[in-house]
Amino acid sequence: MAAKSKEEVVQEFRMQSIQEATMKVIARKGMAAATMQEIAEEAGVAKGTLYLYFRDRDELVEKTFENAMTQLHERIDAALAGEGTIEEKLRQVIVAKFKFFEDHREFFRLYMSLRIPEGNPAQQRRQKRTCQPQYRARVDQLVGVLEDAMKRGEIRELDPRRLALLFIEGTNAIVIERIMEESASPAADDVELIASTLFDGIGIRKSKRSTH
Amino acid sequence: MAAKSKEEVVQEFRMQSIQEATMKVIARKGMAAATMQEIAEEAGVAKGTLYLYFRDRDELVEKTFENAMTQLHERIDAALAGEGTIEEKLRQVIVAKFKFFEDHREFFRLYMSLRIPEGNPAQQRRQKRTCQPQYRARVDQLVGVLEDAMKRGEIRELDPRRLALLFIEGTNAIVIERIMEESASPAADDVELIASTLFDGIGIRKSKRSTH
DNA sequence: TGGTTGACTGACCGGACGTTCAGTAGACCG
DNA sequence: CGGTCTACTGAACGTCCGGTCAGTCAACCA
Repeated sequence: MAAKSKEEVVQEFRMQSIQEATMKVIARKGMAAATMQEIAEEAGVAKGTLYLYFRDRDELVEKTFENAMTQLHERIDAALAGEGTIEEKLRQVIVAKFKFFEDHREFFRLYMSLRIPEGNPAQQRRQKRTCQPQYRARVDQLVGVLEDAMKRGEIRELDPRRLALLFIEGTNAIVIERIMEESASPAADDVELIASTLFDGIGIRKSKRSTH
Repeated sequence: MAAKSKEEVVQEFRMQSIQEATMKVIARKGMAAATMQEIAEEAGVAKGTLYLYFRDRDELVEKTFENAMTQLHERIDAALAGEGTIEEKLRQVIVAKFKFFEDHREFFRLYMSLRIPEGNPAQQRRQKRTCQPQYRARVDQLVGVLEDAMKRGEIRELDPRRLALLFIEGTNAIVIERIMEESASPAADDVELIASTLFDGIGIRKSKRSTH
């Protein structure tokens, strides 16, 4: 029952290799200039074949996005699920993001492109339905974690949504920079920079935060 | 000599109203779906007229972007030029950004779209030549200011480029949120949130930063 | 081995959009 | 007022690209 027929295995393999090709082409050309023709060539199949596996371009992009996103979310969930302090958790989230985008450099272009709705109204509706909720859900998850930490007195009381956005986008900015630089600078340094800035600030002060 | 002929005034007026239309349409439909037809309609002229003032679509978008960007940069320059502490300066930068995007909500869509190169290779080259340098220059400017502050002992020694990106993108994230929310929440609160997070951190600590 | 199936192909179609340019109409001049 | 000039118009053109579908061929079966 769990066993897959040969056809299913082949199908799944094709789907995945098409999605990989999609990511590569979008990474290379950008969302707008990634054509079905080029994706097909990258995947080593004919254009028509793409339509055997995906209804249309939108579905191909959407599924590719969701697939990759799920992997990122699993890592972030794992980072947040633990029992440590909020600082430890957030550090692990940063590490998870760094790792993920190191393994999936191509995905970043897609990730950024889909954040702002584009294309014709129909595409925008579809995008709103699938990509934005994913992002929103991510923000909400972090909002929950932050509210929790505030209740427990781990961090100051601040608008948790704003704080979540600050953290997410600040981290993304560093991720972009890391992707752009060819030489991978040590992730630990960047994690330290983000976390220490977030928790201690950049100001010079007389005494350290209590280590509780 | 400085006086403008009637024709020049009319020309400039047309150019500006076309650029305003461009921003509105991009704000409404997004970069990719903003067509020359719709921009022309928005501006109340025929499609062909657009080509009397701009060589092609790329130039129209590029000039529109540069024009708006210059205004933002003037405000930021003013904020950074003063004599205050680094914290005061950065607070003013945040205020300047908030104000600017409040007055130019439409511009934000364009601003975000152009950050990631899109379109065919030729378009990407053009975009790289014009938009990316503007962004880089902004980052570099902030890097300089931060290095200065570090030398003067105003803030901790950290990678100034990462810090600049953290600040810029973190602030942008809040700007987006503010634009999305219809009800303009008090800017002062958000300025305070960003600045206090950046300088003091969100951690609970025993004593306050020295107020020098 | 002849027949059947269906995954795959790629030439083709239709529509969208950027760009062009012959035509128009209104302002200006002599 | 007739003539000229030119800013402006919008139909037409060419290109590009997503999507289709008749045809191909390798695998499998009887």
